[in-house]
Amino acid sequence: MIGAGRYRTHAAAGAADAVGESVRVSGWVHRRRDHGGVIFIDLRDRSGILQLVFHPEQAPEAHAAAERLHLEDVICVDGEVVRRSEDTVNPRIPTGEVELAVATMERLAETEPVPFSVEDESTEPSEELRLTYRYIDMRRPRRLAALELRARVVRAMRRVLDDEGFLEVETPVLTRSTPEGARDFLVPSRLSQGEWYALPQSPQLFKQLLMVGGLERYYQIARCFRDEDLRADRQPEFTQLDVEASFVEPADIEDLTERVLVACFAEAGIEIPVPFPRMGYDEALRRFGSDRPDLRFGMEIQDWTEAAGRTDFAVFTGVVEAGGVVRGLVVPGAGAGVSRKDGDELMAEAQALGAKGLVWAIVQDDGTLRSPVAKFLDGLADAFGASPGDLITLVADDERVASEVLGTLRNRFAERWDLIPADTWAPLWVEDFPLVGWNADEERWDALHHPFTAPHPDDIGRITSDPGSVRSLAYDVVLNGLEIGGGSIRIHDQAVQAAVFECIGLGAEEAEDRFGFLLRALRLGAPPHGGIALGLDRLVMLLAGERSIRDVIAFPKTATGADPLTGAPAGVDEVQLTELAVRSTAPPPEAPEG
RNA sequence: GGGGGUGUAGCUCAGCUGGUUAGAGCGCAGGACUGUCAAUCCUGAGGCCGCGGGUUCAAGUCCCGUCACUCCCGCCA
Repeated sequence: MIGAGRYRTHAAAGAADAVGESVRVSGWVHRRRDHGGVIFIDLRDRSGILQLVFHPEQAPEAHAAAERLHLEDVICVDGEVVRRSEDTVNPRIPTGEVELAVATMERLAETEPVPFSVEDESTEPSEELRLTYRYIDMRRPRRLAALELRARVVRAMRRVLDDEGFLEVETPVLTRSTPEGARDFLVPSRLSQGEWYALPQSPQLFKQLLMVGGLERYYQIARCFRDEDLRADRQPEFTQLDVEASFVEPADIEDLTERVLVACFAEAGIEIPVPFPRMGYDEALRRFGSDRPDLRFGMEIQDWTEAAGRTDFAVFTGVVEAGGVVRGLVVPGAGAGVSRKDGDELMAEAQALGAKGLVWAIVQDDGTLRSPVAKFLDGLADAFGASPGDLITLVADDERVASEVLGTLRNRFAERWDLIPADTWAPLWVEDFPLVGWNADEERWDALHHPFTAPHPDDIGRITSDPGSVRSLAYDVVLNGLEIGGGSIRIHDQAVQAAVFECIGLGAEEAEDRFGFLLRALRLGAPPHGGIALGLDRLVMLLAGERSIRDVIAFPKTATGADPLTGAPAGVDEVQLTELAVRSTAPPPEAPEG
């Protein structure tokens, strides 16, 4: 083992297999139990915990030194691994049947009191403190386990892709700003003052160039950068498994991705069935109100438009006559205890989400409905298959709003009424996305993914006449309601590319100016190609059962993009700015307080 | 950019309708104890109640502002 010459013959956990042997182990003082005579130390290294025993008679020097040890001191000990007597076995730790009778001890590092306990995992220090002392935080088993899982997942990805003949290639981090999608992080150039590099939002353009370059199968564990506001599942820098292949169709990439994910899940001890279910974008929106539906639970959106149009309820008939829909959810068992006031709150919640209103009803034991507008809801419970005790909510609005609002409520209700089964994994492919979406603000069509996404060959004829109906060869992989990856087949035909540019109002000149280098390459023998990018952080977060991707990143940033450990971002020297010909217009920072 | 939550000892937290000397557990320091494993027992130190302003006889507590952290919307593949 590494370090064997000087510091260790065994890892702490490995000592359990060395009963009767003389060993040397090194690590941290995890816990100390000083009985005045005999002293017990729980020694911790990355492998686990091993109990050390210091006897005053057998090793007086080591015992005296052990009296002065602090928690988290770093020590190296020699001694014999002995089996514990039966009454002193500790079944709670893997090495609980043995202990190390210490002969000699060396203190390798004496520590100041640590800012929070490594050993006590019953309390969780504030996240800011954990980030400030991330190196203490990662001594805690849960944090360590997340990083170990992440490393295993990456190894599994590499294993699958290497075996399939994929080539790992690095693409530049200092690259060119292509103002599409997210805001770029910019880096001023010293050698060309006034000009800027941009950090890549993804290696998208480079991986297409690699396909033109004939590499055929590429992947990269790629760091990506986006200068947007943060969230629990969003960091300014994050990692993707980026994959691209030539001479492929969507099913090839989907099958490959499934093989990768199966291997990743296996690292977390989870078996997922393949193939994953496939669902069209329109169907996902209609049934679940989301293009990344959480399929761990049912509660599908149901339609009552036709019946609602026949009621005397003006709210419904008005919407139906205007071409809108009346749709709703049945929340099983949620009706108990819902008061008039709770109903009003549901209404307000739906309005905050953009709906005009919300109708609620509770199915009573006799099958009738309790609702402020019960008299208009004849037959609703039967139509929706609702049972006594269920809560029904209805939204009447145009189709897009109703779908969006119900989709959000569906997720919230499942959470609120605890309808999501634990330890369930629901992967899904969402396909047949529209190629473009209408940008109402700027009154033009926008590429829904990016402008190199290939249109569906069956729909390409409508790209001028009816762009909104054209599907793309794009696919997202969704897990438990989170998008963990997305990709597409790219355009390799220049006539198609020109048509798409025209559709989204990108003139030939402007396209040439922004993406000229890619377009030139695509004219020089580009094979049909496509790929996918998987969000590594989100995937590992889900597999590790964590609520934030910060928990699976070694040194993450806070919600304001700061790193409390290093103090980044921070001011720089005036000299540095002068060299870059950059001047800040920001007001001088206040002295920090609090 | 907008909305919600949090901020009290090194850490996790309690502190009621404003009231006199701000508490607990863990950690830390000193002591006792020879088989514990969250060891136990005794003693002790440790507080700009995030920061600034205001109301009040009186503010950890109420009001305004501000900063930090956090969740969400906007934004973001």
